[in-house]
Amino acid sequence: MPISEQIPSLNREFIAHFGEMGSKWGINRTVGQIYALLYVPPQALNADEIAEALAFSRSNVSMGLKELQAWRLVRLRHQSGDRREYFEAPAGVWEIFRVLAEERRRREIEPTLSMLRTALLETPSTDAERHAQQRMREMHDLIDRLMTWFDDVQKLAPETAMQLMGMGATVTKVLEFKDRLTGRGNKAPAISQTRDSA
Amino acid sequence: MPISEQIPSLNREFIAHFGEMGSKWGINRTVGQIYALLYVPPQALNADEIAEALAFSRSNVSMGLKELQAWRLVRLRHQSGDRREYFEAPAGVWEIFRVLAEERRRREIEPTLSMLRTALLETPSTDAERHAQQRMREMHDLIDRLMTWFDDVQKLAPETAMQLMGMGATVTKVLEFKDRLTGRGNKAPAISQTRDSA
DNA sequence: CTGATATTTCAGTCATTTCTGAAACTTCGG
DNA sequence: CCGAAGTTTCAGAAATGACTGAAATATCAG
Repeated sequence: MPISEQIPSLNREFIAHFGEMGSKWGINRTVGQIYALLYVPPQALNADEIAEALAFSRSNVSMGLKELQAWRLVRLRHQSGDRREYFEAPAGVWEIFRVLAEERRRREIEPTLSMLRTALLETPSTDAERHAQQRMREMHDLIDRLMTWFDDVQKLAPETAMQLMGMGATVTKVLEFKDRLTGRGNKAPAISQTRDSA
Repeated sequence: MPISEQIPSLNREFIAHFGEMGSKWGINRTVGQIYALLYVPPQALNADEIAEALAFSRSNVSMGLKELQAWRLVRLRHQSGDRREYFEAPAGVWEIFRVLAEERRRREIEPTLSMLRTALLETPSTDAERHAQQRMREMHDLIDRLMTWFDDVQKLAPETAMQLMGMGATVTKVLEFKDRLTGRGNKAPAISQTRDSA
């Protein structure tokens, strides 16, 4: 039985959506649909099954899988007694989120951060340049902070992270409490100063 | 004096980078460069100045600005005694981050969340469908949690939010403490050490 | 209202990206 | 080493997206 006939309409909707969103997500339609196809079912699929199910050329599927592997969103798995390669999407949604965030960071953020660092090494000669550098420093520092913070969260176990999320605004209360204890008002425009001496 | 001659090489680098990253960020090159041009300097620029500085056609600039306004990343400002429209990028980086995250959420996440919600309303008839729905529910729940959490953080004042970031892993300690109090066991693999005490 | 200035729209051109089929390559049992 | 099964590469076709100039529209001083 062709695999395409096994796909419930529920999944078709899901797959179509991922295709349409693809461009907004920075991946292409094909890649989005392949991922959606792999995400749902428990078993791994081989490239031919994917090509058939989505009516893509075999080569297109090959490229798509390669990209998904580069994003670490699909995993290669060999089935005993079968020479073909089977692909599956890791099951844990937190893990998926973590990987996705990591990759996006590497591709979309690090280059900018590094460009900014380079720009900040220049010695400004005019007022305009001094101002420009200040603006760039503000951008750099925010991104850097966000990344450092994200590193921390990323290291947490899924359950802990979820719990942290669940606390939501509660954390604010802790902050307020701490402020009252230590007497440090939070009037400091934290952004303009460096975080640590390292 | 043409504005293009006023642009320091420092900024040229910055602008070029935003152009190159544009595609990865889901905006186009032109839009990226216009934003970069506006981000740095303290004064607002008008459309002709932008067109001249970046050597784009006037109409292209018009479209780019329209898109940046749709993203709420530039603000329109009228200069007294001048009929032309001047544009500037808001200065506060936390505010920029907030707006960016909000817009991305609206465009890239909400549609998916809503598709998932619809899928979860269906009544599954086969085992495969039941499993599919379970997978979709996992995805939905994670995204939903992340969004709720982000809402909470978003409401914080910039300084408070930055402070929260600065705490980084320290928050984990709070969690552990809470667990001990409430007796809910959780073997959080604690981060080796907190970064700072602020 | 009129003309001068400023901005937007849009149809067509140009550039980039995606997708395909054919060929090249790889792997492995015999 | 051979050949069959599987996978990847690649040049060009098809589709999509970006950019331009010209024309249309809007705004405002006089």
